[in-house]
Amino acid sequence: MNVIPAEQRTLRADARRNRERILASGRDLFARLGPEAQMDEIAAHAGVGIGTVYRHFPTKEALLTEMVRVRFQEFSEIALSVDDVDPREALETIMRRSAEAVEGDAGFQLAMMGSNELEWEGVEQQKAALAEVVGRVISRAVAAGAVREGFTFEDFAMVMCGVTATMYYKPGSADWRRYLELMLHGVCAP
Amino acid sequence: MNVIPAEQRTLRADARRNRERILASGRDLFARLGPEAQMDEIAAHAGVGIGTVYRHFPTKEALLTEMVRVRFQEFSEIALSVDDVDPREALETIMRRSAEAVEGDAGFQLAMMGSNELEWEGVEQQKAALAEVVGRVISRAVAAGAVREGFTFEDFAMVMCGVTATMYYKPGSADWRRYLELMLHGVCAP
DNA sequence: ACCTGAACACCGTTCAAGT
DNA sequence: ACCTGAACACCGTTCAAGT
Repeated sequence: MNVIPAEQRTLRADARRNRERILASGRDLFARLGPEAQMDEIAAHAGVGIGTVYRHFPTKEALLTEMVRVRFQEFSEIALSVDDVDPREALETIMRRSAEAVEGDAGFQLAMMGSNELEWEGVEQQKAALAEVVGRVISRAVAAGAVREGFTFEDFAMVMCGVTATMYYKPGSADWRRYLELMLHGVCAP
Repeated sequence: MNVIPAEQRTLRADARRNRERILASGRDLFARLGPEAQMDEIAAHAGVGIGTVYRHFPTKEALLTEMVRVRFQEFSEIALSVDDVDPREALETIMRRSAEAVEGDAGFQLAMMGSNELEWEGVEQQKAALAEVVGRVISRAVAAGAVREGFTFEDFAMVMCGVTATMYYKPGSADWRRYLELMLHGVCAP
């Protein structure tokens, strides 16, 4: 029933440490085991009781959601860092570097796939922030005639979602680069 | 331990009827409930005992696999039906009509997403058959200069996988058409 | 040869007791 | 204020008994 995001409260030092450990263990175990990763394992790996995991993250989905939220934050930082370069190149760089960031993060990929079950409320704010930064780059690119008329942030999100799906589909392969290449330049000959 | 695909054996009339009912119930319930659809519900909906479901499909994944296999068969038929028309148009038609076929089939989409868990052996043969028919169309399209050099069946599969992911992501929306449009003609301006 | 459903196993989640 | 882990609930799967 507590709706205040845990990371905004002031946590006792040990609680904050536990929270970080649980997140790190989650990333680690989801990457190694995929959806099979169990809550007890994550607790054990983090060196806490199962109850502590549930105190910080009320459901398994909530844990995944937080992992996604942190990545979205990272995407925004990536986008900000190229906000002033040539728009076409900026857009490509955002996509490529964001994709590279989550390349080994099967937890993120997993969460993105089963997105109906994800508690998106927690991510919405981060997504809105991302939309603003990326939206600016897209506008510039469209204005410069470098990206097709009518391309939107939602299209961008759809492309990135496809990249994520490709990564999940063939873990460890670089197929997603081919995928991004096709998305950027199209299947049909010029 | 029985490795003979169930559909190739001669089944007793009632068993065959049960098998079809279970498949139909699976399609129906996965479409309505997504991954939450339970094996008991599917059994009840099909009017059989839970043991009968497991006699025909040894795991939940096996049931989903068979649903996928049947769709792949359908894709091959679609591809065959346009084997002789203008290759560029043929390829677009295959993609569009295949996508439309699975638009409401959340079970198929679900199975495609969590594909590591899927028992792909059952589908491989159908996929190989599809590769042959679609590969022929792609070759003709590339030769005609209508599709970019180096485009392969695996690229085709990747695109279709992305379409499926988009459908699953936003059930009931037509976003996948936009997605396919981007894939065919690219994000970057010509 | 096939069907049935009670029983089992596994894993996400809760909650009473502890510091 | 936070932690712990035994106990519970749910659902995929099995198997002994039935036709």
